[in-house]
Amino acid sequence: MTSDQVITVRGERELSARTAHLFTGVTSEFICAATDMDTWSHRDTRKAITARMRPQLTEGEVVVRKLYTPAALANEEQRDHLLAVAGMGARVRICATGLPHETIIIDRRVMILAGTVMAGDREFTVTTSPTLISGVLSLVEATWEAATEITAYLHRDAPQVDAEGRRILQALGDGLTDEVAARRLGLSLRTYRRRVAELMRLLGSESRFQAGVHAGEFGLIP
Amino acid sequence: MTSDQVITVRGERELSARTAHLFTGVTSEFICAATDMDTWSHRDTRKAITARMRPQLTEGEVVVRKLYTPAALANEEQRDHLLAVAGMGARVRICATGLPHETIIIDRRVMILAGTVMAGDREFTVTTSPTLISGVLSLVEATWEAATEITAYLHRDAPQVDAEGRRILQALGDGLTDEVAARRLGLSLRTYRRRVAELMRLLGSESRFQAGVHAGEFGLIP
DNA sequence: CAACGGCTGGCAGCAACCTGCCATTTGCCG
DNA sequence: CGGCAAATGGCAGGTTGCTGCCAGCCGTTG
Repeated sequence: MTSDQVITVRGERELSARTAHLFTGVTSEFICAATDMDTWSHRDTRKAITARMRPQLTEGEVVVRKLYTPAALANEEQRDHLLAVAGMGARVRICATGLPHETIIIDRRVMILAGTVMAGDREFTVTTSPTLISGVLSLVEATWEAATEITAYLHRDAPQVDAEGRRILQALGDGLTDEVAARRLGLSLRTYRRRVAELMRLLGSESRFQAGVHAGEFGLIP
Repeated sequence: MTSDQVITVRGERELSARTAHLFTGVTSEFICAATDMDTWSHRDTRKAITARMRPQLTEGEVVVRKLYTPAALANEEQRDHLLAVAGMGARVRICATGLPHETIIIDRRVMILAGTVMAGDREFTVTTSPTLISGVLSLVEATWEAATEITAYLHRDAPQVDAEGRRILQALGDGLTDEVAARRLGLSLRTYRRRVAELMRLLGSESRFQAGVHAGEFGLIP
């Protein structure tokens, strides 16, 4: 039995001071998973790091993987930054489910984990324990696999479907005929079919089967 | 800045010896994520732990969550064990993507992470660092959200679809009309529709829309 | 009020889909 | 070879889905 150290720091400032050298010293891999980019709220810091890593990134020396939740895309500035980073060769994915706390793994040798907020400051842990890192890494990998590429995520601009639209999709998903569905929803057959045609146009589908696939992909079928 | 300890042990035996008291002392929550149950390969140990936790589990005092990959279901004994545990009130989910290393979190106070194999023995880390635990916990939560309940996972006995069936589903997913699809696949219209009817019966669908949803759910649409 | 636009629902006609029936073909086995 | 079962494909008649057209209703606007 051996024991290893986990260093806990409080607040971004201290973290920044103690780990800056790690970020500039990346040699092969940089993995980052977080809900959004509030941690590195200082845009200038982000820019500086990005600029420093740029040459290695474009030449493929360093593999950069970033995993965020949709929250990171809500802020336009963050979204543009992510797209820019992706354009430079980093792999960026969006994880729709769950929201990992901030996790950073550098060269599979150092790991930084964000924890809870205490007395106004967030706590972070820094560790180099290989066992710990490989364990967390596999969890990150699992989440990574379930996430979707940012380009694909943005490409599928999920069509806006109102409550009635969702009821209609549900009726379709239940396998009801138009006549039954229309009656159940209190619509005339004509109007119901008009709605279905609109939904199909919205979903970009050319057949009902395809519409079913698309509706499922967009998570519109409960 | 503070520092916390991470204890590393080698091999299941040492782990077992040092952490047995933790398993018996669970008071509120027990989370376990792993690829399969090879770690606790000693069936007797498993049984003993299960038996000891049973009263608390059935009375809802302790929340037990278990997260595995489909590999755990391949072995019949393991599958039965999981179903039995689920029947006792534990929540068991299967994570199709990725394969987390073994992770155990007890009462959100102690965490055990499995690492790499070294000299024939697996390494495990044991820690009580709250920051570390909450960080890993959020990762587990994310994977948990993406996973499916074991009952649902087993219930959906994915229908067997051969290569031609998948080509037909693809044609349907591409929005082709029956006539075009049949010609493209070298089938008569009649036979093509026969195939579609078979597939719909196989998928348990009553309309083409519903069939599209189901096919998507089963991952039959590439 | 009148004119307008948007939404609705009925009708009709067409296109697509579904299926029972039967003749034919294919593959297999004795 | 003959016989059998399964699969195929054509046909016919049915249902369901799709949409253009038009008449009616309602709220807005001038």
